[in-house]
Amino acid sequence: MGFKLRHKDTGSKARAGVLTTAHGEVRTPCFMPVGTQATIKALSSEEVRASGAELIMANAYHLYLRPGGDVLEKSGGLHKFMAWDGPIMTDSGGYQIFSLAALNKVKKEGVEFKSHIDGSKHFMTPEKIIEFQGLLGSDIMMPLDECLHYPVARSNVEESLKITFNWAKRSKEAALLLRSKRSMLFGIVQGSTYLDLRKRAAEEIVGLDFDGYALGGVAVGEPRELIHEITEYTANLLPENKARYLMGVGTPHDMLDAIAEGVDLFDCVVPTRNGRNGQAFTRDGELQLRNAPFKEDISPIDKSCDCYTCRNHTRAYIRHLFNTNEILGLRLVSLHNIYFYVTLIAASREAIEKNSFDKFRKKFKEKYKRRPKC
RNA sequence: GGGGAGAUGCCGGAGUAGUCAAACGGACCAGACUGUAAAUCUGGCGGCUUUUAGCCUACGAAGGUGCGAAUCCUUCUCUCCCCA
Repeated sequence: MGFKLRHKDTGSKARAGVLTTAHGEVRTPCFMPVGTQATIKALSSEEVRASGAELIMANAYHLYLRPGGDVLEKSGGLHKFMAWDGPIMTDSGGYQIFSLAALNKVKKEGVEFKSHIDGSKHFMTPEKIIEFQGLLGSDIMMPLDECLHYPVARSNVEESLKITFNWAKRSKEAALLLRSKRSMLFGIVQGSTYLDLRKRAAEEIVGLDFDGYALGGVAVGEPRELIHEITEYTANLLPENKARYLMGVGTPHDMLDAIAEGVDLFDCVVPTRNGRNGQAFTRDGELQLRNAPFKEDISPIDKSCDCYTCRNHTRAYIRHLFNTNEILGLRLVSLHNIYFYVTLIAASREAIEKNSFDKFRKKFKEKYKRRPKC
């Protein structure tokens, strides 16, 4: 169990490695589809597997509220529950402190959540979250952290870092108490946009010796350039022999840049959420398939793509499905987007192994347009 | 043949004298989405322009009454319902 660095690109800081988990190996860099509610929305586990995804993500906070521990325990854990036998990373609920800010209150001991489902109150402590992730059978657990919004005053970040560090320490202790030693636990580096605070946080978190390290609190509304300034700076403060995970990022551009900055793992809702909203990703750029120009376009989303959607269906058909509000449309685009993301990152890994990642990235970015003409 | 109801923007449908280029839906057009409260949300939707404003054309047709009409009156055309 753990991370092994296999190769470093000679032209950039990009790395290729292998993360060994209780449910198999994950080659890095790696993109993990987000399955918050024990499902990569609109796709079956079989479809996700067929896309080439090696690692997926789920969310402890959401699954704690519903269906709850009893159901998951009775089901034999999260893997069996959702019929996914590969590795699963579980997020803690730290992001929900940000996204459901109106419904929670952070305290030193933990976070008081008012359920967005039924209004019931739940006090989540770092210990409870780790315990729950243990019950899920998570391969990679994330500790409870405070994901701050942007912008935040420096003094608030300093206060928040104390809490996140305290929670990290307690999470680590709680993880040691779990009977199963099959899970890894990553540490999360916060610090908002203040580089010196990022540095302090990185040192503190690394001092606790986690199985891997995550950069959190990015892509929460700050400009793109800031994401990369923080990522590059912080990634360099992390030990080379541990996996680096950039939480919640991102767009194809963002991921390739982050790989060049030395990041190994990504997760993002964009391919699935945007896919459900009709946006498809291709090597030439982004397409909004609901748009009128695709009405009679009988070419596939991406003619160089080998996914099920592109092998079988046209843009005109998918647009028709969206227009008629047929459920298959958003499934087909989700499927394609996940395939595209996974394939893009796999191609990045190959380029790293050939020491040509920088060239690969430049070439991709040159061709990729945010909204190409059709 | 007799009686009744009605004709509003692409469609459905409010509005019965001024605050109406006209509610609200739908369709259509576009935008947003980065550790998922999201198959969601936002904007546009008569035309033109110097577009946080102005002008023109508009509520079946024609004519009329009003300072002013989608709204009132007259005639016409068409649609639907009931009775024979």
